[in-house]
Amino acid sequence: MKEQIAQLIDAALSTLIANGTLPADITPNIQVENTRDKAHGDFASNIALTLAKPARRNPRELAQQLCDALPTNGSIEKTEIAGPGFINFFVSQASIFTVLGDILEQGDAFGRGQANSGPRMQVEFVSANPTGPLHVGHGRGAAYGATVADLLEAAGVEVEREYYVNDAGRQMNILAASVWLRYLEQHEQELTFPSNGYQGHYIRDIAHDLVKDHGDRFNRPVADVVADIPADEPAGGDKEVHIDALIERAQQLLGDDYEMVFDAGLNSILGDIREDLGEFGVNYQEWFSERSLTSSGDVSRALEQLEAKGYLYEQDGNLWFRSTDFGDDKDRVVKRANGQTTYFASDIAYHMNKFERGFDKVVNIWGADHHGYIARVKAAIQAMGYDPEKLEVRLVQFAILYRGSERVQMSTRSGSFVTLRELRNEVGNDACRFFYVTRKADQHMDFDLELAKTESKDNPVYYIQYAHARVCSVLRKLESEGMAWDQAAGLAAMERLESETEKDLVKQLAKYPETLQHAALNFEPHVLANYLRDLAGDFHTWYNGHKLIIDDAELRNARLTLSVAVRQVLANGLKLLGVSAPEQM
RNA sequence: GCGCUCGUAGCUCAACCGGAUAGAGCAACGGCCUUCUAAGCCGUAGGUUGCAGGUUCGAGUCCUGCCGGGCGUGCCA
Repeated sequence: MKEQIAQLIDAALSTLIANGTLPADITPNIQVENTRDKAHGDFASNIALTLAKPARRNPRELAQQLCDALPTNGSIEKTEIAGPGFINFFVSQASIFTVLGDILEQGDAFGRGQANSGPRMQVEFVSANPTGPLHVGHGRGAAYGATVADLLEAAGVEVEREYYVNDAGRQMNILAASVWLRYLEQHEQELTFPSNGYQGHYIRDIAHDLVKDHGDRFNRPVADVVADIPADEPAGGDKEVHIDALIERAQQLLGDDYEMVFDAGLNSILGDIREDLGEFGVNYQEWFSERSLTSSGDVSRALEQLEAKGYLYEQDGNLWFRSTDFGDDKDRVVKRANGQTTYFASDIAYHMNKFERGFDKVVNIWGADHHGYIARVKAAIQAMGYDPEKLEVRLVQFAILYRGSERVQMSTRSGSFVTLRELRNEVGNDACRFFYVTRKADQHMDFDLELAKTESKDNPVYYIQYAHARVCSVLRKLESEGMAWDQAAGLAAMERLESETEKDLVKQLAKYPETLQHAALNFEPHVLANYLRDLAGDFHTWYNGHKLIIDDAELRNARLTLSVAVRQVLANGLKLLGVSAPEQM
């Protein structure tokens, strides 16, 4: 409908240009909006206001001329000039209601664009270090990323979902050392666990499995392990130096077996993360290994590329990337004096790799604490000759958990963080998925556990699901009364739906496709969440004032048709949010 | 200090590319079940959009300054 009106305006503009009322060199940007106030009709355009200045005309007068020049169209009942020069369009009942037929005909596909008709995009999200279970902060990134990816796909974009596995680097070595030390404890060796090691109980579980699968293969005398290791922090030393020495010792004593211990930790935790996400309805096409960037030579190749273009220089023995040439605050080290490449070097290689895979757009969903990295990564992309605009970085703020009005304290140091799995078990996947995306991602959010758990109207998830279940319930009731819903008869009797609430409801349904598009292209799932809440509200309002199972067959079928259309759109929307649409509650 | 970001009803948040009288929910108060699920509906009340300027037909939205919160600012990962 919006499209149609825009075309009518375009035609009117051409007419006015042809007869000399408007200059030929204007570049109109035709906007048609949903009206906020019913008194303003169904749709409105501000075209006369935006053209008033370049056309050097009074906006209301111009609006009138545009109206006069509008081609006649059966769907438009009347137009009005209002306010400073808006053109309001009043659409006929019949053409508003045609959307019901579209919904029922298209079913699950209603609102979706043509599959893979758009660009190819990659969405990378969560990508938490595999050093422990996911916590509630990762949960928001997971829900947000999964929904953004699903929305894009629904909008016709070809989407690849990817998890970047940080399976290299010091943190992973600390993990391996932690596993190994717990393993030694399983062999009844007494040792003091490093303060900077991973304290979680899951480390013991991994060590236990290691004993089960490999017996004492990795066992070494503790005396050899701790010999000449610098003191830990509680003993007056430096915890970083202490743990690094332990890692080095583990590598010495285990030789080639070190990698087995390392992989045992990595695979166990990664397996847990996959399972966790899978249960949360979050799935990936690709789990991309950071280590593979080194073995494939991408890291050295990326650095060579930058070198060849003259963006690298040596200073103090380190190799620097001149990112300041591309707007970064300071230059960055890519290779240390000891020959080790930095994490940033891997990032450069990773993004080079992404762009070489030919995506039209690369979307990174990062925790908000990473926002300082955007400039340097974009700088690297640009330096390698790619368009930095093709990288879209979306930041997700952390969620603060509340139990009622009480804040749930979390700290990684004390190990008292709430895991995503615990949250899902307590609150349920549906409420989790919904709550996480109901607020703008770059906004801090308060996640109230008590509210998410309540099964009442206070909880928007149940409110929406209940609307869906209500329609199902009516259809069951209908059947038990020995009646059936006749879709064709319903569609043929649309003119019987004459109340204002019915029209509101249908107009809300008609907004679904554009809402979906908007939510997808702007990476804003909350728009869809809010839309569904509004739709459910409109439905409940209508339902409360209108009986569906009535003797008047024509009216009954018309109302049932509307109900089923609402159910369809609710189901489509909930599916995209990863929330179930129950048939009864 | 510098950079990014946010500031909207008592609370949690919306507001489509700059549009008309800034909207929901919760909390508060008052109503509605012999009727398809009351997990619902209706109504009342609640605002100088942090402050001060600027841009224009029009600003919560764009620009400048200030105030306040968050994050970043490692040869860490």
